[in-house]
Amino acid sequence: MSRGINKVILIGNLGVDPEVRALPSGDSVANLSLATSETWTDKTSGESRERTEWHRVVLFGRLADIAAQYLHSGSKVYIEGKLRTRQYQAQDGGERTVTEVVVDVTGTLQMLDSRASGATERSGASESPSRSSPTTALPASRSTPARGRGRTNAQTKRAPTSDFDDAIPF
Amino acid sequence: MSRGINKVILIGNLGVDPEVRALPSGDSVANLSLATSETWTDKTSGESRERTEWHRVVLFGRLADIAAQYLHSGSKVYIEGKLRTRQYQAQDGGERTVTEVVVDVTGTLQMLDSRASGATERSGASESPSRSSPTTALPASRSTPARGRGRTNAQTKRAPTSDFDDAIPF
Amino acid sequence: MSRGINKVILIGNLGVDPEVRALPSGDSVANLSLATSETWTDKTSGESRERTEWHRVVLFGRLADIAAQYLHSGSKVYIEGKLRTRQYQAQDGGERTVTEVVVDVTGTLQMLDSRASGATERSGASESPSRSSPTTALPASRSTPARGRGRTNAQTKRAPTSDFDDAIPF
Amino acid sequence: MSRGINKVILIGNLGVDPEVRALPSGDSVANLSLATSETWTDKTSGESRERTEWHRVVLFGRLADIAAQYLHSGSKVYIEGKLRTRQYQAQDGGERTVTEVVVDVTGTLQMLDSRASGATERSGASESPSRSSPTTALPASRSTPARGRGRTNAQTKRAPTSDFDDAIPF
DNA sequence: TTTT
DNA sequence: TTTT
Repeated sequence: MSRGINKVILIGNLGVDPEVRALPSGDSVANLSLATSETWTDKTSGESRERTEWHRVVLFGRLADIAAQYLHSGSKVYIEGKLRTRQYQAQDGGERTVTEVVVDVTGTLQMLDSRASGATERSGASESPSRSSPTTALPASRSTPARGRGRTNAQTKRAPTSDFDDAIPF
Repeated sequence: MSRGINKVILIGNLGVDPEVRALPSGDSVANLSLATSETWTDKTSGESRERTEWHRVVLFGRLADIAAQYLHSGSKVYIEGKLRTRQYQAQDGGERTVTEVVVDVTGTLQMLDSRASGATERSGASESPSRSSPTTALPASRSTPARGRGRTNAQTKRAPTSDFDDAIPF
Repeated sequence: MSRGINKVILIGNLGVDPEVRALPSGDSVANLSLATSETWTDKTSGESRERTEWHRVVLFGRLADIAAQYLHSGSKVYIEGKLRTRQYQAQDGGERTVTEVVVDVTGTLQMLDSRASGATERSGASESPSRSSPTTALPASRSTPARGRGRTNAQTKRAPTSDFDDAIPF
Repeated sequence: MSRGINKVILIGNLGVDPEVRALPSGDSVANLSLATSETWTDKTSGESRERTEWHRVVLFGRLADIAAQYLHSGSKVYIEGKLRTRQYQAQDGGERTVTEVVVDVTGTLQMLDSRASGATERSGASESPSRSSPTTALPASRSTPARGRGRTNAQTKRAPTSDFDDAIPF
């Protein structure tokens, strides 16, 4: 139950590969850096302008696993989640605030790229009764990205995440 | 035109009266602090839990004027806007980052309280051809809040906004 | 899983009390008739115009029970669901088509009226582990509407639904 | 201004080429048939099931022109519009009802396919000050579809629309 | 009628 | 840092 509605809908492209790590519980968490951009014509100068907005997106559980496997820098995705602002300790000892788009069991992730295009996943989807029973949509292997684009560091995607808990959130 | 979708939908209550100020151009800007909350039952302890999320909402132009006039602490509103993260100078000289929900000409504000309930405004609505021609939905006077609740500081709502540009964004 | 996004978001008022019936399985189904309206100024005549749109909303399971208990003609609600168009047999023997907004386990219902205001329910909410274990948010009794407004026919709300399967869908 | 919220968000693929016609005013109207689908596993049989939903989408003005030029059967699009149910005269003389997703000045169309991917258009976008001043995003020629896929009837896409007003709406 |  |  909730009081109020807190909903974010994004369509954009990843600026980097997903950063994925495992929680102590064994569940996965994935962080995405997602770009949306606007272009407009400046009223006075008549020049074309563009502004790119970068969104921090956090995926949990099954969606984090899907992100780890199928998403990479450049991937276009549809995201439905909610806003969460939290405090964290900065390296200078001070407290900082960051706002993220959290995609949990109530959210949605859909890949919009060519081939993979169109597969929406909901964390709480009934067709995935247990985490120990991966569906065809979520094969166990993480080592084969959906669209390689010549990337050779697929395996290292999860390696450097040990420093993901550091003070700087991204 | 834009590349991607950047959309936020909120329903929540204001935690304080809107903070409204005038831009050099004469246009108004209003800042809202909007709460949404979730309650859930902790899986392990079985206890009821609640988390309140506070959202910074920024309204421009006509919507800022409407906020100034009709909204106050406790007001329930529907908001449709977009995420914008920007940097600002903190008082300690360092740079800070804040994420806001911006409601501009493409967004929506709707008051959901009893009497005022249901009036949606879009900044770019065609029935408001010019700022100098207020509609009946936007009477010129700012001094009478829609639901007084005994508030006597209606006029002061715009007064203390001179320091709104300060380093601390809220 | 799904291919594509099919999402409807409505805020409006019920035009009549919910029509609720039980499925053979024992689950409830509730039908709402929900109004949204637009007003605009005619460009040529300058006259003020209004158009009211009536939406057929179908709720299942726990949300249907909540509708039965708490909603009535005039209630303001937030609805998140999906479009479904289906065929049915008209009384003249011909086939007709109707489009509804279906609010199932992936959807949301939130009451926006004064007192009850703000309670959002998701059908698949984890705090409601089983249908046989009603939560405090969903007391078993259906006889006490949240806001009586002097209504005395609370019990009859489910009575006349026997003809709900008829050819005319509303 | 409006009372209530009436919003539809769709991501899906066109089942046929857009049907485009000109209004007496000279403005364009485009009709899309858009598919979204869900797949799930039947709880009892364990079988995989799929249901495809077909949406009638109506675009006006500039968005209709864009649809005429750039969209075709198979195109994937993001749509933001509103529900409108209207009556029309059937060929048997009876009255029928149809529900459509109307994308007008307040709505959004974004093409999600490979190359064209990501270009969102809002009907009322300020960068298009007049219909007589087509932007680069909307070149005057209608004869060259963005992605030909060997289609040879590009020119005929607008030809057969003379019967678009017929009793059967699609 | 689309898509996977 | 993405995309066009």
